[in-house]
Amino acid sequence: MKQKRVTSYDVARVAGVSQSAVSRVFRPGFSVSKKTREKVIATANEMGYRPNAIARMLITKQSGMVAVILSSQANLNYPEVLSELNRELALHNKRVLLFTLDNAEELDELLENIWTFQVDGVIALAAHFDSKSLNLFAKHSTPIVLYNRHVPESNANTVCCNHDKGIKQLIDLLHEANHKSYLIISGPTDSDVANERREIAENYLQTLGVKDTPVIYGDYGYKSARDALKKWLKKHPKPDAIICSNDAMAIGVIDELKENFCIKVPDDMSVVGFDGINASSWYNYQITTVQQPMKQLTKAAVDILMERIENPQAAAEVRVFTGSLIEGNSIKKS
Amino acid sequence: MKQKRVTSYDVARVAGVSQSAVSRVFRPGFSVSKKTREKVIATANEMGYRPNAIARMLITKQSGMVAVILSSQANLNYPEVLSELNRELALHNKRVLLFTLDNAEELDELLENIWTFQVDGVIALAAHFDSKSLNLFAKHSTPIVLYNRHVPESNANTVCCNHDKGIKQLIDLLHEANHKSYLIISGPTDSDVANERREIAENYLQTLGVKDTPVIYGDYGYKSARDALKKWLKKHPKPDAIICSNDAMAIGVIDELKENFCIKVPDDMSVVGFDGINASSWYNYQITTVQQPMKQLTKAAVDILMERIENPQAAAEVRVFTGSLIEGNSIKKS
DNA sequence: ATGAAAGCGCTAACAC
DNA sequence: GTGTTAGCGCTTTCAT
Repeated sequence: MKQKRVTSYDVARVAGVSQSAVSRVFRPGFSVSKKTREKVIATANEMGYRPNAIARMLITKQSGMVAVILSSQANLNYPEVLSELNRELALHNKRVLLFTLDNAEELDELLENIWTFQVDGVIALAAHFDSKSLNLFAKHSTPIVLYNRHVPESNANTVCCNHDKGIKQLIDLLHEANHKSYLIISGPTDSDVANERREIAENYLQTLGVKDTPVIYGDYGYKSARDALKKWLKKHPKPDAIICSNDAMAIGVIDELKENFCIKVPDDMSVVGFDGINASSWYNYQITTVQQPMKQLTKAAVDILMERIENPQAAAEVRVFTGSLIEGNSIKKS
Repeated sequence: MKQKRVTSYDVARVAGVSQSAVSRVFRPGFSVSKKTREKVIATANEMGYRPNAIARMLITKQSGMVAVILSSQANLNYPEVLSELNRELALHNKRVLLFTLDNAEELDELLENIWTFQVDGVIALAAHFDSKSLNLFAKHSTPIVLYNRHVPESNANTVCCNHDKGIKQLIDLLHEANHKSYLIISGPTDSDVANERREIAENYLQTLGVKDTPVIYGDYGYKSARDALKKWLKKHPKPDAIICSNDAMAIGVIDELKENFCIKVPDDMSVVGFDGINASSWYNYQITTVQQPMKQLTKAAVDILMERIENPQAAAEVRVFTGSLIEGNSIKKS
């Protein structure tokens, strides 16, 4: 049987008070006499009454929900990010409404959905945002914070890991160990982060006098790195070191070298990764990598978002955090 | 500047039609004349109008949102599950409202939140549900589907992987390979799934004539398994085979054996896992395990939930799916 | 096919 | 401190 929901009017009637009395009891910081409060709470519990958030949203024009946009990609790389965001947002009394975005065509539909749900703000971990889409957020006065995405020609709120510093640290280690020839395994070309990491590596190698470092591409996944590397090594000489856009691919590289080319890391070749995922420190890999300061990033993202919800006209803010270098055992000693 | 949201009245006024005409245009399956529809759509686009889902929810009493309850644990083990659930639910026009539940004390607050948000249904991947909590869902007439949790003394909608069959298959392989002494590394005792897997293994070993198999405990994580195993092996003889409650711990076991005890898997000892996570097939591990039929599970969970939303008084349903045995290379040949 | 009017369950402003 | 009233932006009858 579909029982009708209990409303504040029902409670008011039974408790013998007005509806607004009930409403006040359930809102923090409103003054109600002890007697009324107790009576209301008692009858509410008895009747199983809970305030209807939907009705509240309609009138306060605050949904209490924040959209988090993931690509399934991003989710795979950092499952903890979502938990952390959820935790931080809960501290500010916000709920996470989840959206995924895997290819650019879905973007319009996604945005429609976001406007429709009247979310208080958006945190975007997915790839496909251009400055045109970002303008729409401004137009709909919906605050948005980008997580590890840099969108050129737009001044959006952003938190990100300092890829530049991290990658240079890694390359410095390789360079100091007297490596001469390099191979870069980059993430997919439609990922901003992958492109950024690749470009930093290319340019910095050039600065150090290493010219024309070849680049091959994977999809950030274990298998894609193995396949790309296998294909490459069949036709090209082996490099001294392989720079991978993320740890998952670095692990794939180490396994591929070991299984199909009898090359041991770090004895015969060096490999570096990026991200600092759990598996990077497993005994068989011990990758030298840069760990993203995930908790700082998530906290900053939420903090900025909350500020913008409070104060929408404030100027955009970018917070950059430096990752921590983890010296594993994947670089050959010179 | 905080611009006011455009409402259906605004559009109606500009387009020179009634508010209900606008409403009808934005609802599927309502008959509007072509002329009216075009006029409304045009002015709506021009004005940046989107229907307000909150107002719609209030009157239709359908929020279009489904709560998904995760533990951070579950999220780490199966990051894909959430993406899949989200995808499947989106096909039914439902959005995911995310909740996390890590310890039992948070349950009450969580439930308050769920009632408040008037979600259409709930999918629970987290551990701490007892039959008392489940009754609350019935009382609030909120359909709930449990994912891989069996709650005794309650007939809740459930989808789960056939742990029984899977674990017996794994143990059969070990037994046929002439292993005599076993060690079980179980997940935490407050996890239903961990307890179930442990009991199945204990009982089945007994059936096969293997008595008093010792059990040690981890938290499903890599490090916890290493620590527990190290402590155990210092004081006890080494078993022929180690049965792990999940792949992450199996990986930890393999690494611990290799690094600190010079025991190679599968040459010197056998290890089996459960879940079929990506890393279980990496070259250094190649664990013999059972892969959970994740896509089937998520689809079934969503299907059942949608049926219950349509038809709340239908009887509870349990769908059990058999995982697929993956024969890796972690069992010593006899 | 279209419009007028009622009302979903709450909050907010006001009077007492 | 408490009750009254007027909406929030829609959907849903019910006339026309």
